[in-house]
Amino acid sequence: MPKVTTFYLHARRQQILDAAVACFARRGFHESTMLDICKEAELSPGAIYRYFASKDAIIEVSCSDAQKTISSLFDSINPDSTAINNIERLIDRFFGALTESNALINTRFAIQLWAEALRSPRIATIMLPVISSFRSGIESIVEQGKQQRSINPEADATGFARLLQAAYEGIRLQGAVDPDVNLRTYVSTLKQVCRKYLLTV
Amino acid sequence: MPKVTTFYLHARRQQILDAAVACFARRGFHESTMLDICKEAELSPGAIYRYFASKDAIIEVSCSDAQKTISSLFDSINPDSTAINNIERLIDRFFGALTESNALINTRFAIQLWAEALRSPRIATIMLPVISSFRSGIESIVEQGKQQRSINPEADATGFARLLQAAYEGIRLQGAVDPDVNLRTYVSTLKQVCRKYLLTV
DNA sequence: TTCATAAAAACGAATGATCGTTTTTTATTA
DNA sequence: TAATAAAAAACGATCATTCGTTTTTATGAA
Repeated sequence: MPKVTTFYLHARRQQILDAAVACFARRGFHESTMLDICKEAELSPGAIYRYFASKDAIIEVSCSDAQKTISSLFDSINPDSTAINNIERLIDRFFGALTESNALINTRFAIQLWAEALRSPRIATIMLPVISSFRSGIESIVEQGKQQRSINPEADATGFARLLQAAYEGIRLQGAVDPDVNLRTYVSTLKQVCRKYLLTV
Repeated sequence: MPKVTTFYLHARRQQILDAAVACFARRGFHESTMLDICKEAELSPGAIYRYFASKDAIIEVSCSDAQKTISSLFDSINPDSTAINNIERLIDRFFGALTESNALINTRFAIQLWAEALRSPRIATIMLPVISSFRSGIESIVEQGKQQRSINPEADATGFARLLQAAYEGIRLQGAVDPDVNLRTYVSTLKQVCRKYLLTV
């Protein structure tokens, strides 16, 4: 197929990435072979190497894409709303993402990424800024709330941000390890915990 | 060395396991080679295969050992104490384990295990019971506290248990990803969050 | 106490399989 | 028909594991 549209090329590239993510989520990066990805993508090795220089390149790009998805969770916050509203909106987004159709693949993939970040500086470099900004995003919501007197002045913004992030990551882990559990059940408890900590009595 | 003491044999076996955990924590299971483990343990391949049938066997045993360590966190709880005291004791143990000398190796190893559990049913089988009992351990502390009227009757024991576990796992993750952060800073915030949720005003 | 011996522990080169990648060939369509 | 996308066989490197050999030492006879 010569002289194909750029749309065609883009679609094929995405097809490879989707297949790779499915394989990586299922078996991890280094237990998924290029042949696994080929079968999943219904393409040959030669074809895949026209779109990506190496397996590592596929891993890197799929990692970048996943980080973009996480960053987009913060699109929902509204600077004109109250802090507690924004926190709850964020929690709704968290759990919304966990109940999408491809949530299980995404969370399993995310866990493989955590492990990979520990041994690959390149992957760590992609992930660390997103992890940082996730935390500072929560932190600034709380700080803003304190300035607007809607949040308990004694609340520890940094500690709360770290704990909420930890909870989010831990909940993702639990959802991946035990896919049968209905994580939505815990939305209201998490919101309650946040309200009790952030709001004055 | 013929007819060596069982103590000698046990020490050698442990030496291999320690070396393996160090390698796995550093590079993951499938990027660590048997030769890596050999170098770390200062033994030859032939020697290691006298103690373990395969690389997978080493992974399984090291996983089991790590689960025992996690289970032991609950040794500190005292059924005669108040629920909130037991929760705080547990939190102290969590963070105590995170500041031990080999904490970084252990948390990095734990994250590799999470990833491995997603693709290996054998590893999942070892880990799932511990994950479950961790959660039910917290749950029964809260339930007991509710019966003794020291915990808010409206508190959701299951949801709280799941969130506290998520927080613990998320904090471990953050400690592994960013070893420079002093996790102890967040002990008091986590305790505060738990108190505010569990205690009546 | 000394030393020869046998049993076992460790070594390390060799093996066979697997996997990422390359290269050659075939197919497709502007 | 020329350009290029895809296929598929082949290559070279790596890795888990094996196996023949060497080293070590507990033991018991002298």
